[in-house]
Amino acid sequence: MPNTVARKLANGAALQADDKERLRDLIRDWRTVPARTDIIRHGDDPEFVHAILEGIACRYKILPDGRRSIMALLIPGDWCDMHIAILGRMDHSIGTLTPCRVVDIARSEIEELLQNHPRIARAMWWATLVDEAVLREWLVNMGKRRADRQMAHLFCELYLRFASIGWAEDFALPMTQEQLADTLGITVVHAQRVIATLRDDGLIDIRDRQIAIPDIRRLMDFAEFDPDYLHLPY
Amino acid sequence: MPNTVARKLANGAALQADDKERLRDLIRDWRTVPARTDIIRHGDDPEFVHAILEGIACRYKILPDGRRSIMALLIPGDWCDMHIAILGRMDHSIGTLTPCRVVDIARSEIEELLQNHPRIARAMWWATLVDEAVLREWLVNMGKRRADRQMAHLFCELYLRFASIGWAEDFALPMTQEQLADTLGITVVHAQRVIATLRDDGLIDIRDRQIAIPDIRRLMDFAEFDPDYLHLPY
DNA sequence: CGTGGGCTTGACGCCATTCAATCTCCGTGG
DNA sequence: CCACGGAGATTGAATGGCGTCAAGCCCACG
Repeated sequence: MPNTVARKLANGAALQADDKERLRDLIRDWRTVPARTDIIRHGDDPEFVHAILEGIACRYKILPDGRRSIMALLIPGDWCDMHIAILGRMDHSIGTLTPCRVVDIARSEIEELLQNHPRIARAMWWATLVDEAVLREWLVNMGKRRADRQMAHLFCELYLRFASIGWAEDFALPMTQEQLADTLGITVVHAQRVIATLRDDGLIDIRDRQIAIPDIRRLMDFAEFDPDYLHLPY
Repeated sequence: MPNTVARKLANGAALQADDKERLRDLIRDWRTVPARTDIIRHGDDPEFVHAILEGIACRYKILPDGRRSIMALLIPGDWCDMHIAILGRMDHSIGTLTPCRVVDIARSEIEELLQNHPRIARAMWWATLVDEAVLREWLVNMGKRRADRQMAHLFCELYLRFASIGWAEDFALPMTQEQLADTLGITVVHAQRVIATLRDDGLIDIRDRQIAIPDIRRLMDFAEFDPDYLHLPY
């Protein structure tokens, strides 16, 4: 799906034909990255900007005691470090959870893009602001909801995000329970218990790291999910 | 402190004399807002952009059951909704916690500013990206640390943020325990117990909604606080 | 002087952690 | 071909952090 990036950005700003063509040009070269591999590390001041074309990656930090905290999930069409030049250095790491296809784009090329394609630039900022909105919702989720609702809420969000790039049918979420636990801030053991109850209640259908949602409405009700914060265009 | 805004932004980009003058012009008119009053509400598409000159405000959401979740604290020099035009509508509310001095700036004026003053525009984006970094750290804090460390971590952050705008001596944090509890995602009762232990351990000196930190190093050690994520220029 | 908001304290219960053991599935090497 | 080992999933029991409920205290304010 080479046009996933354009499709995602088109959710945030009306892109025109030449914008999409420019984006297609930009991501002509990609590489594959195995699962559980860092793309950028905490402290880096990377010379390339990265985007995910396929697979799932995450932003994470490692605490002094070795525990990992996942602060964002990156799916196809997402940018890893678009505006890192403004901050100067990474304050977290980005690593793959599953095998991924990734593009590396030189900073100079990005700067040219942002300067000469205002609609693309605006869409890039839109994506960054949506990332921030997602972070705020995760904070609410973690602070106020119990683990079962929290897990359901995450599944709803990811389902809609995959749908928004036209990948609704490919939604399977091949993450381990440990990765889910690190995302929600709970232990693996508890994550497993929560998943078991969601499965027993028929809210999700999950096995072998493949999830299916039989009734998204029901899951959204259970999670008190309001898609407002994703700022999708409908 | 009329130059607080410039001082904060100068942490993110080298501002020159005319930039600072332009900023001073911009915030010539301000108004006072009482405590516990909304500045912008969820769903708004505001025609003014707001900044805090004095006092403490917060970003928050209200859950279906009426509980409040505070997702960010805004202190003097912080912008409330700088780039809201790109997202189109507020996905959360912003309200004062204490009495505040606030400036309202017309969107058109902001757009002129961002177009004609690239260094200011860059600094504005820097501030937005730092907000995002703070959100990430709060997520880690909430997910992985116990309430006492979490509270200490928040105090460290706020102390440094006040110091970074030259207000270290004015740091007092006149928030109620309920407001702190909503920020950390814990109950008022537990917040009170945690504050009591921190006070008993001599880590903070707090009474009548006035906090003092006798030994910031000790508090930072206790909280495992690493100021990296604030992207301060030293 | 009464009232309400915020702070404080105690008892009890639950959600989630911790520790530990078992099971399944795979890939690898003998 | 099968033994072995490691990763991930699953389950049980005990512990503890935090929430819930409830009552009492302090103090500013009308």
